[in-house]
Amino acid sequence: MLRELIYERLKSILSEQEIQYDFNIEVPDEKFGDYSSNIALIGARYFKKPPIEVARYFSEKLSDDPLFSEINVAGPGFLNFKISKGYYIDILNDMLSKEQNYWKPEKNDIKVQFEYGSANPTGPFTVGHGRQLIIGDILSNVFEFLGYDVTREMYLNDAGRQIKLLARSLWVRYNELFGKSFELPEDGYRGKYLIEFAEKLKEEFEDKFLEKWDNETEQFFMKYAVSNILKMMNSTLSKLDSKFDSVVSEKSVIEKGLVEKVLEIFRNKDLIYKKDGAIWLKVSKLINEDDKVLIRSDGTYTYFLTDIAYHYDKYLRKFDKVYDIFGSDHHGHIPRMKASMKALDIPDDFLDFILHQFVTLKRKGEVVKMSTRSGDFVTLDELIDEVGKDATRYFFAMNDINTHLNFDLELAKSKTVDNPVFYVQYAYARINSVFEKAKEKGIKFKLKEDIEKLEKEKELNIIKLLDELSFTLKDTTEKLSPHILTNYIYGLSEKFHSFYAKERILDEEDIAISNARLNLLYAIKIVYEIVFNLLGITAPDHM
RNA sequence: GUGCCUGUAGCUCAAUCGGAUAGAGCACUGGACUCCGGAUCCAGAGGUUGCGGGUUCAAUUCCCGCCAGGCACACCA
Repeated sequence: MLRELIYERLKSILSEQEIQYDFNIEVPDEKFGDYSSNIALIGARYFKKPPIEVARYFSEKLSDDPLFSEINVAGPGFLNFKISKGYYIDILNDMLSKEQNYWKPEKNDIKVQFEYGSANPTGPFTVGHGRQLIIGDILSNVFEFLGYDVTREMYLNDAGRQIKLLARSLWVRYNELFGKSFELPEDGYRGKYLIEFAEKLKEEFEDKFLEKWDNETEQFFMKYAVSNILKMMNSTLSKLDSKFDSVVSEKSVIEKGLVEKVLEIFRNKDLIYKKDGAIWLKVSKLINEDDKVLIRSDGTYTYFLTDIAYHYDKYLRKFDKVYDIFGSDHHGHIPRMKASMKALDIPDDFLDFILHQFVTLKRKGEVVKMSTRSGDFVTLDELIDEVGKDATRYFFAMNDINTHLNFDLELAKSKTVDNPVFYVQYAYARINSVFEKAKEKGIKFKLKEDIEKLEKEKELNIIKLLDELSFTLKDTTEKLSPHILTNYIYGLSEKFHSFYAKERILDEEDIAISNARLNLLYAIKIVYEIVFNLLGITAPDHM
């Protein structure tokens, strides 16, 4: 990786001087060079000299280094590097030898868990869940690619009062089919899926539960509703090509006795008390927030309590790092969860949260209304059916998670250049078609041969960009946002299309240069396959 | 009222943990195939980075104060 090579060289000059500080290597505007560093700007105060002089010092020190074909000092004291052509050829050769492994570091032992898609199993996934699912899925893929031991996990809140409401709502719908009218609970569920479940129930059990509501019936309806909703959720997940390594239910957390355990720890630390018949956690003793109820006066557990127990379990499962991904509407949950972790003597950096902002669907510039209450909201399933898996995934991934996402349905469906998904997939299809054309023309592709013929600015630039994938992946794991990866692949596509338009790849008059460029295309193809795979979108040979 | 996120070209978005003249796409103007996929490419125009201060060699980025939008402030999850 070129960035590292440059970094190491600069670093060693610093240590010769017994000076230490942090500095950057970055890819600047092309006119400045291939890479640049701010080492002299930062270093001015350590060297006690003006930045330009410091920059000259580095530049002289490195003047004999074969890595660079040119080093110059510019602006207020930037150090700009041009990489020797020979290094680019070596790098390309290395990529062609190792293929995907070129970008894949050694496996490490760090156990990372991503929790996302967690929901009450009370209805189908919404569009909002979609963003979360895609963010979690892609980040998991990237961490895994970089050698982490990753667990993708979903938590199901199948024990709370929401499930009771769901059961009662279903029961009401069921009775309606017999012309018996009961009122839906005030916070009940109004989605049409419950009517469909009710119809199935009627077919299977006829009037067995008609006008009969007791504990046994409630249990049955809870189970029936949840299992059917899980079926719906799973079907959506498989349409999305999104898989979990593990699904943990709230019930199982309670059954494992973790709630008791957590309460015991809190009790021993004098962090709980009883008030108004409920059990409270002294959140105010830990952070600057109000105390919260753990056990309601009717004896049932709050979500807060079981979630603490669940996270305690994560700790016991020995994850090194846990990320919870959810919508920004849950951000209020964060400080008290952090506080609870502290109360359980779990290290501060064990748990982190990845919040994403909301999604708005737009059709022809108009906002598509989504409302959970009325039950006519657009489900994730409907979205996938309308725009396809690839567009769904790419669009959810392509914005910074901190910004509100405008999902343009028309754009997502369009098969034109405006649609970024098509743009990047088209580049891939085009590469394949060049290989096919080469065969037709009788130009034989010889792996790793003739690559020293590559010398054009655009060619070497692409090699650099391919090498940069390593940095992009690392950056994605640090910024915890998948849009860095979509931006990368979009940028590579631009570079490729531009190269394709400028330079003829297949030239029967010059077989060697044709083969050299086919090798370059082959490396590009590998990178597309890595990135498409991480994003979870298809790599089409033809479109 | 308090807390979190956002505000960048007409529109949708970038900007590599503070870097050089703030970049792409769409739309607009003008160009490029007898050809490897024109589903593409090249060029032009378009900006007081919401406003006002501060920090420093350097601020879209960090700090403070306003303004606007979104979200949250339950014995819901």
